[in-house]
Amino acid sequence: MDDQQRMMHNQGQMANTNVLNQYGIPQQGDDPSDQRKQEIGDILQQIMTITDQSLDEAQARCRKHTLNCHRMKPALFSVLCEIKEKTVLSIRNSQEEEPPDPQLMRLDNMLIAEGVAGPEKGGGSSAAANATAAASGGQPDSAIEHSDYRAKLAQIRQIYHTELDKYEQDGSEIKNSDYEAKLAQIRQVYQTEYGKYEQACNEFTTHVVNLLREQSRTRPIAPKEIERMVGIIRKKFAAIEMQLKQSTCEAVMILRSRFLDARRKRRNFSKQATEVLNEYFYSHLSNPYPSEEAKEELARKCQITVSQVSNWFGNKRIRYKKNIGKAQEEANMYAAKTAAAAAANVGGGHDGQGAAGYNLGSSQSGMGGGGMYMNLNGDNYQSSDNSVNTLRHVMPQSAGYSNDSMHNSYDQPQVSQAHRSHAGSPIDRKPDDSSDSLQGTFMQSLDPADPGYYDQIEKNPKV
DNA sequence: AATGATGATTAGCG
DNA sequence: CGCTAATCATCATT
Repeated sequence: MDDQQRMMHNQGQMANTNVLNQYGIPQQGDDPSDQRKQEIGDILQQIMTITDQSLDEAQARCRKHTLNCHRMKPALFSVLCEIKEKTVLSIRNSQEEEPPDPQLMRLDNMLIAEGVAGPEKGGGSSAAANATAAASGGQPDSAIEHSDYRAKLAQIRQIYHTELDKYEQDGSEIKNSDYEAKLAQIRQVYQTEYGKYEQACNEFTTHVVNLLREQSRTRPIAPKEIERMVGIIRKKFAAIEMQLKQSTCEAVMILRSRFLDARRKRRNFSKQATEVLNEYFYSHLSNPYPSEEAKEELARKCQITVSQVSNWFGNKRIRYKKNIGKAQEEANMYAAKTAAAAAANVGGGHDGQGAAGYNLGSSQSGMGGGGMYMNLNGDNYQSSDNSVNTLRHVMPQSAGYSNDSMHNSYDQPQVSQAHRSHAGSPIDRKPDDSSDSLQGTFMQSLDPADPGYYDQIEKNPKV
């Protein structure tokens, strides 16, 4: 079997040499035309076997040399060049000057906008413009296969994904600096790869150009054809460039969306955390500015970050203050209602407890709207025993807090009283609060001396 | 879905 | 840098 195959193979090769015979062309005859045919047949045989011949370097050089020295060579060469020129030109005309790829342009724009490509503060410029510069001093023999580049791109993707995974591991806390670092990393990778890409492209081009120039001595290759070849190579490489840019864009987009997601997603703190924070806030109401250590402590207790604690206190302070006006309004409304109810149903006004509580707080604590707001707004806060205790600390004078008899009688006037009363009785004494001396700081804006204070009041025309 | 509560972000101040 | 005030985006409740 094996032998037979080989035989047949050999036969096939033989067939090449006898191809004419197979087509019934007589190999020999008296006819002069037969002789010509014989000659042609020989030539054809030579041509057909030429592909089977392997040339070693020396041989090739030798043949090239003899060819170059052939007397007919220049004439033949010019004719061939002419013919080729024509065909090349016709090809060229058909695919003239295509516009730059819009997709590539978009990618470029995005990369520049994201600061990945283009002029950059940190240097490492992406010598992109050099792409058009024809030959560089690269070594011609370091041709790089496209497949190599495919593999490299896969590698790049891998890197991105690893980075992004790492990024994701960071989980809840993603900082601006992280984002910038990652972006810088992407930029770095991109620019390195782009540099490599460019180098490879140039090297490959140079290699091909040199090869063609070399061959143009033995083969009819016009400069224009070389040019065209370069164009083709560029086009092929552009596909790779596109992939690189696309991957980079993708990576940036993912990074971006992750970052924004993390930034925007809001998670409520646990009830317990809110509890702890409120406790601290209300027990330091006179100076609700935790020190760095206190913040750390709170952060630990609440399982949140220090910056979250800071955010929380910032929000709390501002909202606490802000709500005083509203709280008053609401409390007054409520008070009015309660008063009406009380008037209608003397002695049975237990429903009005809430409102009564606010008013008591505001009028008796000497904290103006502050105390009032606390009761009104400290919803979750009120639910805890600790909080109530704290509250008492804040408003020690609300001994009447649970005194129903008082608010019924004071409901109406208390609103105005509240304003007056605290002017006379400078804010509470907190028995266990060492920070009372710092009173002014936070609550100052509630002081009648503060214009802001009156602003708040004025927002409440119903009194 | 409309609304309020709430954590995060931002500009601007000292 | 830490703070306030305004604002955004989402959660939670109705």
